[in-house]
Amino acid sequence: MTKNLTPMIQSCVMHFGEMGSRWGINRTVGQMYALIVLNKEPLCADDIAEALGFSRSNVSMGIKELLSWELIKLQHLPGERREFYSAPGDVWDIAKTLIEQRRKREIDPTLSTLRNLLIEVPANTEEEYAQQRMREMHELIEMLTLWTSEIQRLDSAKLGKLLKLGSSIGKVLDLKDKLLNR
Amino acid sequence: MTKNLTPMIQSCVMHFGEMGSRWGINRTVGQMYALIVLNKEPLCADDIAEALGFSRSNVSMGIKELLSWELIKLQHLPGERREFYSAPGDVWDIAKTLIEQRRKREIDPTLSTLRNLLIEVPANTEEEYAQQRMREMHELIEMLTLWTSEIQRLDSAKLGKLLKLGSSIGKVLDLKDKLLNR
DNA sequence: CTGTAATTTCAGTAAATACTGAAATTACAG
DNA sequence: CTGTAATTTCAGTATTTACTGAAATTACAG
Repeated sequence: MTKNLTPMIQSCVMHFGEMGSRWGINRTVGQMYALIVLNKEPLCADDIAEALGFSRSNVSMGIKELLSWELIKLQHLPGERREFYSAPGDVWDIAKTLIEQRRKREIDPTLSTLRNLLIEVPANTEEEYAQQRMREMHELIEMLTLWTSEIQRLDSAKLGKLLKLGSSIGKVLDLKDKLLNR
Repeated sequence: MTKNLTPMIQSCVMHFGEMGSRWGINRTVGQMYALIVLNKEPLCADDIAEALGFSRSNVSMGIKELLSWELIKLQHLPGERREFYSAPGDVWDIAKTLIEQRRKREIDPTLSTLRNLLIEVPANTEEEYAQQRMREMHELIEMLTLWTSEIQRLDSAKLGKLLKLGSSIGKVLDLKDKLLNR
């Protein structure tokens, strides 16, 4: 059973579990991650199992998944035999990892599938039309990916400045528009 | 569409079904949408059921979902009693709708949850730390949303120009950097 | 090595989600 | 209206996905 979680942290953990499950991430893994992120000190598997009331083996599988996404890192605490896990201290690093992993797992295979279908010779008018849409999709995804990768290059400090820009952020893009309209 | 799917279209439909299911969208709904997008002419429910081998009722539910996401629109064809459905002709319109709907369904509730937790008074050091992370998350999400909404304002034509910019797209952001470093 | 604590694996089960067919409802031509 | 085609609903079932406990494996202190 859940032990030791304050209502505040509980709420946040539950919310991210819920959101995770809408994004193809197992609810319990989402909860585990929120817990780790919200905790200053690294947690061990038993801490997580106890705090969330999951079986030890479920936690083990969740950790394995989070490690495979590179969202947490393993560390050993002095004088502790057990393994501890923690999330990056900077939320922007977390977001960048998420974006990067999603790209590798979903975007790249999609682009590859589309490319393979685009080199085929259309057999009829319908395939010609379908290919045209695929071409547009491919271009769009490629472009959005390019943009995203540029933004990912920003470090937290730069991002902080951007943040301060606030609602005037549109100006950056207006500027770009001017660039485009030359 | 009373005939079978060509391998090309079949592959694309299957791929997007697969991808959809990774993004919290039911596989069959993903397939249905790919089919509609790739087809020049609007399709009726029976077309879809036949092309994909789903039950008529499953198609009905899928259509309901796609309509609720505003990803397809209903239309009547002259001399046809049945209802037909089609996707926007412009893939960027589709992407914008997806982004917008995701924002409404997931981002906004998340921001709201975070805000509610942030106005609470932290009960101890741990909650203080947790709130700090929540604050950072809130700021980051808000900023990314702002950026996204600016980009969403672009129409297809502008996007086309951006596309032509290709890999030199980084320059737009370099420019922004200069702006920030003043 | 040996013994024990920590972790992982995995077969079985529980839970959630998706899908179907039959029945109900709605839409509309005559 | 009436009859029929089209669509939706929904209870039941199938499928997929998640979770657990027991057993196996690994890690390491002594």
